[in-house]
Amino acid sequence: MRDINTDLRVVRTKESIRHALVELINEKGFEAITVKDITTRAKINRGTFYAHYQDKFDLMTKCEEKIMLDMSKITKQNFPSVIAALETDSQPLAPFSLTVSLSEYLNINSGFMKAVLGPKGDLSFQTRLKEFMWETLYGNNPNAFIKEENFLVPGQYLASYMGTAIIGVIQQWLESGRKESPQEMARILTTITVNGPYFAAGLKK
Amino acid sequence: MRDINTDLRVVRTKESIRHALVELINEKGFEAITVKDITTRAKINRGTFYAHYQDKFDLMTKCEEKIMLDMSKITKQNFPSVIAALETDSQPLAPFSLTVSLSEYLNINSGFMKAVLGPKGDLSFQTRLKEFMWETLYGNNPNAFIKEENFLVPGQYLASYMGTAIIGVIQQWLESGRKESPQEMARILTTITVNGPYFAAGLKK
DNA sequence: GTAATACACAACAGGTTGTTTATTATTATA
DNA sequence: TATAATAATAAACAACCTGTTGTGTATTAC
Repeated sequence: MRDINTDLRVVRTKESIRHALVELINEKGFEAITVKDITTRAKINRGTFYAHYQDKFDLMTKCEEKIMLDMSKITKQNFPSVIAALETDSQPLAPFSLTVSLSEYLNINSGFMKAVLGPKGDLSFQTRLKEFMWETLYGNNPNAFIKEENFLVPGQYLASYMGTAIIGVIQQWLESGRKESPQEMARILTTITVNGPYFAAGLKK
Repeated sequence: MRDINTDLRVVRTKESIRHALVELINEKGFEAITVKDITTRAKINRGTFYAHYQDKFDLMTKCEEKIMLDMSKITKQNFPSVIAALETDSQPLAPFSLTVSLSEYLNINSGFMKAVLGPKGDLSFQTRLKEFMWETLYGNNPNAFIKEENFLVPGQYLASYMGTAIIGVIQQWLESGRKESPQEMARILTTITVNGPYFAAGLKK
């Protein structure tokens, strides 16, 4: 019995496929990429690609699933502190340590993240990530944004607002070359989302 | 001398092409659409398509340019009040009337807008629209978000935050069937972006 | 060392692309 | 309304990409 996932040939092949994918997305956008592009760049036979993935969408999905799984794991690692934050809740916000951890993860995987979140990236992934962000950072908190009747604004719009806004800030960070540290990004995300743009602009004390 | 833009055959053909495009984006997403799909759906010859557009990207770009041009016109129509708001400025915000006008425009063109802004839509358009939104609603105001030194958060992140957040709320509105009136959406957009999510959630007075 | 198997190579039919041709149908205009 | 202009059609074309398959070779795990 042999394990596909540890065979050095498979590992090497998949690595060069993923590497080629990221390069090509940054160059010409996911849409314009052909399987032939990928295999040429990865220096593998086209048939080999189809031995591992159904098509370029399958490849993309599997790469994205890995990212989402990693981020879920990070969230679960922070779960004790999330629970603590919820029970003593006054702030409808995920613990700062979680935001830092996620920022650090994005920083490490910035190659792929920049590609898929950039203007030539994958829209469906952004939609999924948006939902994940909302769920992770705000959705679990029963004391926060769930009391629909109190809302000045329908809850669905608040959720969309928060989700897309966070993605927007992350996109900008990745696009502009990650000049801020993950810790600083976590602070920016917290400041801007919790207090609103007026406060973040220094116009309100 | 005959005018291409008024020849009924041309008008009819282009209309059915655009109509087919919107339908197909909603069904299978822009990426999966072929020129053959479009021409079959529009019930025209494939050669006719290429007489008007280079490819599906060219078609998409021209449809999008029309939208952006319309929105620019609406903004310019509101320009007197924008100027007035800037000169007596205390709020880094476009006049409410402009937000209402833009919401109304989105409502009228909701077929196309829902398609291109939806999860199967066009990412590059969203990027451009985001920039347009920021420029239109906030970017022109010299008294607002431009004084970089005052920022608790770097200005570029504030801009990204506002731009993507607005798009996010609009997306949610289109996706969930436009239950709110354009006027109500304008109010929601104003409340949520100016005062921040805490206030909008009724958690801060 | 040896068996397992991932990979390369090559060929295949089927589909899309973008272009071009001759022909037909529709339109604008005098 | 007659007629000249021209948009749309049908059909064919090479070029390309797709997804699959079969054979032989090279690499790997055990």
